[in-house]
Amino acid sequence: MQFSIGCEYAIHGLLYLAMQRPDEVVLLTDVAKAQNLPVSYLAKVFQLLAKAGLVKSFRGAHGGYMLAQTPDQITLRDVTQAIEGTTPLYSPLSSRRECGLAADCVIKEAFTRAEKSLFSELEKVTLKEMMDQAIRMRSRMKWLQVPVAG
Amino acid sequence: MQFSIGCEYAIHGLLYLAMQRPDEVVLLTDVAKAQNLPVSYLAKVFQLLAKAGLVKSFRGAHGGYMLAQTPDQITLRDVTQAIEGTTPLYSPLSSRRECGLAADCVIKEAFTRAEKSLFSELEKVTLKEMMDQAIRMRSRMKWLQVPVAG
DNA sequence: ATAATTCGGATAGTTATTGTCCTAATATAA
DNA sequence: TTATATTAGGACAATAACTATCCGAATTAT
Repeated sequence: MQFSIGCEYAIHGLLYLAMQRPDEVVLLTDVAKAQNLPVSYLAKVFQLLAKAGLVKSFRGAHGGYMLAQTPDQITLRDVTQAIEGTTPLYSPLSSRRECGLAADCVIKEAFTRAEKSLFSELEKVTLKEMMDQAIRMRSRMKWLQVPVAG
Repeated sequence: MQFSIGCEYAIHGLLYLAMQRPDEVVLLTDVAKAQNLPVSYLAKVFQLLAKAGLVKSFRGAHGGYMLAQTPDQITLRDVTQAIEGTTPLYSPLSSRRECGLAADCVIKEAFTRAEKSLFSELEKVTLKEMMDQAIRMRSRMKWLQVPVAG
């Protein structure tokens, strides 16, 4: 039970966007190069982020991506949900197997509470906070040594 | 990001054990039959539960399984951890990919908090509570209509 | 001894994740 | 209008993880 590596790519990519000038449009290849991510898979990740409304995409020449919201509006929950979708942590009623307990299954209720608690923590963390913390420890972070406009 | 079906098998199996007379040793095949689970996979699940100290196993004739702790001592967290192990929800430092942020990675810290919150909720739910609730709604539950000794 | 059972390893089947590639759609610029 | 740059989306391949099965070894009761 782990968040997929796509989530990591997404967070790193979004952090990169957040470090740019606001309204600066960045090429996918630049994001991938700066963060050392496989560009073809990152493309899929960014499509999900765009669908979820976290980034704006621009096609054609001079196209690319920028944040669709300010960094303090984007939470870790938004990101994980954009990438992983909304499947519950525990879903005995899904296609996987018929649950004899029907809808009011006590087990499911317990997991639902746990899941809410998890998401509520992820909701507390914004891209801005992560970026600020990252800048503070920048000297230790090779991958964030990119030009940041002021 | 979902708990594996092995967790579901484990919970159902443990609930079945919890419904027996205390100290009653039950055959794996009986558990599987009663809960309609694939016995060969359930065997693996129960091996994990035994290693985690949630059930006691007895080999040989008249062997089988019983709970190693009272139902109010076994939490949902114990079960999921026994089956899924202790891999963190987010592990950029693992084998998957070198994380440029090193150990103090801010992202990882955020996920660690979230994970703790998740586990803390799962810890609140015991086998006994689930069993009691299940008994209350027993009429709706085909699979729990098994003899319970008093 | 024999029968009953779990243990552990090997392995196969299935599904999910990760990654690549190609074409279509779109936008800019000459 | 044409050429070029770029994302969108579908198809597909590779890899990894999960699920399931089987078999022989170890263990225990009779």
